[in-house]
Amino acid sequence: MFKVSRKSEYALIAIQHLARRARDGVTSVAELAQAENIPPDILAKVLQGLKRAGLLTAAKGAGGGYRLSRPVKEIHFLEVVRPFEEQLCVVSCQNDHGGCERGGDCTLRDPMTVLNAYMLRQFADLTMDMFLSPHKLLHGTHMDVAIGETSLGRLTSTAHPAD
Amino acid sequence: MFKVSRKSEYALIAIQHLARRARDGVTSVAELAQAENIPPDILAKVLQGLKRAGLLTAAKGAGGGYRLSRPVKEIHFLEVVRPFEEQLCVVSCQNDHGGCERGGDCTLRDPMTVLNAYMLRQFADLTMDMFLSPHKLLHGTHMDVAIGETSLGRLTSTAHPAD
DNA sequence: TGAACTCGGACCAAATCGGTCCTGTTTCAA
DNA sequence: TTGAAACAGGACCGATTTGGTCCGAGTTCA
Repeated sequence: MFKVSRKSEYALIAIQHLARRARDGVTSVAELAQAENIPPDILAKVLQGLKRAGLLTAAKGAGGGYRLSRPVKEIHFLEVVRPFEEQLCVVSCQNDHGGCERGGDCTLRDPMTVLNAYMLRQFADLTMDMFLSPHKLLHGTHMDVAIGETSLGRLTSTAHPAD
Repeated sequence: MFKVSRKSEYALIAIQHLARRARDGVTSVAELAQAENIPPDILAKVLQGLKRAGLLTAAKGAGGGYRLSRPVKEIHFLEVVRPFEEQLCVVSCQNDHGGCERGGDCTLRDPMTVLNAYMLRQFADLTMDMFLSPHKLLHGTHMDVAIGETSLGRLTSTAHPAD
């Protein structure tokens, strides 16, 4: 249920890449595609999407390419991912237009709304600079609590976590 | 990226339903399907899955049906969902067998591993009794922080959250 | 003028998903 | 003992989604 689409993965990689080469000016699609081993055509679409989202600036013509339009530290994880995820919500109840197929008596909607808000809240503070230095990510942030938790082992490993 | 499968939704509804009728003995698939407006055939599969996961107990034969095998309070959200979600991880990197298609130099894996652990940690404490009383869910738990957050409005609403 | 780019629509094949159907097997009750 | 009621589960199907390709058009620089 947490999996992001392939395009989102490419987007995350691209932002990472461009952040590292920030001072090299622009980077072309072909260049980035080869460096990160991503199909050029689809990467082009991804970068277009990121540009539309305001995260990248494009330079057309020969010698052109893409560049981050902000420092990495000011780019949020959810911003990078959203253009390629049709919905960021947990159940179909609340996708949009309030169009819950289950009618007004859906017992799932209320708890799910809270759950959804809770999740987004967890991600709200996550910015892309965390992706550049995993070690820092591991030990320097509020996320360090996630590591070494007993419950974590239970949940990530195999079948029945809570018995 | 957070959306659960339809089967997971049905599973959550079923657990809710069975929890409310806990003292009525067993509930048949047909009964539950009609009450909650779910296709009977597929609900049957869902309940089978929940039984295999150890959450339900089945009574075969005439007058049979399903029953929670534990109090709701001891059933975790992730337990209910996992049988119907092939992977609970964020990127294909870490799905299983370490089979990352991108080779050893995948710059996504390390940060994503942390992110993934972080997410699961957030859900580890969430039990199904929270689904029975949305009001309690709203105000009585650690989740109340999610409501009314400014960042929440930004992230859930429209296009560009962080500008 | 032409090459190297970004842009973006059209299209396609494969996989996934939600759902149906159909055939057991087990159990209870008449 | 028999049959109905219920769980168990495999086979299948159609629609949607997804990852990916192809191609044409506009832009800019050398």
